[in-house]
Amino acid sequence: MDTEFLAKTLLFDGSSQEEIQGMLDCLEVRKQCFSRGEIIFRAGETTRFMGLVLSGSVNIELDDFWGNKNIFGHVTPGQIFAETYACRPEEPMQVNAVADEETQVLFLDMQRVLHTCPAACPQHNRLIRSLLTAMAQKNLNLSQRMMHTAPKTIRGRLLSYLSAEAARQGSRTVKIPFNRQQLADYLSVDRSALSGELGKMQREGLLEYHKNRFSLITEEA
Amino acid sequence: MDTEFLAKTLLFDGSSQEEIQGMLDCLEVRKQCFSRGEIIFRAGETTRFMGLVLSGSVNIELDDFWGNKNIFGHVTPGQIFAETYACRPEEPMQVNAVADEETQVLFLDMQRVLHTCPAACPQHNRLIRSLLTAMAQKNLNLSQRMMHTAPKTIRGRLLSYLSAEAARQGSRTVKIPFNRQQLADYLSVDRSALSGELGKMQREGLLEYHKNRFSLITEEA
DNA sequence: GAAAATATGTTGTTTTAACAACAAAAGGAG
DNA sequence: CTCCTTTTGTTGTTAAAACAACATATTTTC
Repeated sequence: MDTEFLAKTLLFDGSSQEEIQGMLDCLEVRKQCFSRGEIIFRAGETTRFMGLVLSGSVNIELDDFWGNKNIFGHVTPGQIFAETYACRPEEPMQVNAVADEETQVLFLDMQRVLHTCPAACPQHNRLIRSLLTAMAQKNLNLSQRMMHTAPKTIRGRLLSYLSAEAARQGSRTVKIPFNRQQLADYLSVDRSALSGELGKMQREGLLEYHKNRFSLITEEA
Repeated sequence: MDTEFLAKTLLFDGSSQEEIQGMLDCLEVRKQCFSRGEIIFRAGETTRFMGLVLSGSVNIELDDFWGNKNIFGHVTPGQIFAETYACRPEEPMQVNAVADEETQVLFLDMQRVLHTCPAACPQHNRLIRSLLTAMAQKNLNLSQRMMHTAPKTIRGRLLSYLSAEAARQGSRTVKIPFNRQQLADYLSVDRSALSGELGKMQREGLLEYHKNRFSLITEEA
């Protein structure tokens, strides 16, 4: 069941398909489908389970008292989510996990991940180490977003985000995984103000864009 | 060497002092002192080491292009820092770790933490699990700060932060670990504007404060 | 305890983003 | 293709924060 796909994920990297199948049995995983907009985990709940996206994608969202929606992350196939809360099953979740499209999720019980056959199977230790790496990466992503929301102006945030993306994708031209509203949420700004600032920056020759494709313009002498 | 203190930290929780001493030898830790303002890790560098604060405290700071300083975290004795980067030693650090006062730090080589005697010593697995829990907690802290910087107004951010602190400390009256500038940095706002808003809120009877001690006022019928 | 350094509060001005309401464009379904 | 839905862009108004410059208070140092 999905072992071929799982073997390519960071979490199970380095394990053979047989080993993975063995672990899946031992971990008693369960698979579930969600349609666009369906809530996978709801703020306020607690959970022992972490999710692994098999297909589709998941948004991590925060809704505040006043109904403003804030996107904290976008989880794509092979990536995990809610592992933080699964590690601290007494902490109520502060965010919602919502299917962004038709999505298949594999749920893993963190108690089993951490405590079953600790010495017996060597893959188990590898799994835990992968989890650690994944959490480190997630940490970096959170920090990154914080960096991008640190500037006080919309322009500053856009430049911070887009130049980081350009560096990461190794090109002046980047395709971003957000539409305008989502980008506004990610940067914690108003959508229409974001649109306005983008237009202004284009007129000033700082960048060009079409849909979700952006080109940063570097001034030549 | 410090085993009594370490036995009380989250990282070494559940291990006896003898076991800890054994691990310290096996991990080849090193101890170092820093004075207030000294940079422990500098943005742009990479590291295999994580830090554990033995005494004093450490601020995690981001300086942007324009010299604005942004405090991402405050690390107190028993807590660890830079473990994220130590887990991903190829990633250049995006932040500085700076001693906030006279500070003693224990450095642990993450390579050794993760890869030495994986099956041999049982404490090792416990250590890794503690690390995982610690990283989960850190993740929550990052998310928390994001929550507090999500509101668009200074007042909203203050209320978000202070009421969360009140809930955490279980009291209407909270003592916060920041001075005004640090609080402003944590909430990503201008210090003088923060001062102004605090004064206004006090005049409106929402809260009272003196120095870094704040009392939230709940309206009675 | 005086002097210097640091931290906090105050005020007025300028810049900027939020907000609201609408127009235009793009995308999908029948 | 046409209607309907969703997304994106535009404009003007209002509210708020940044910024700068300074006054006051508190802490540290000698």
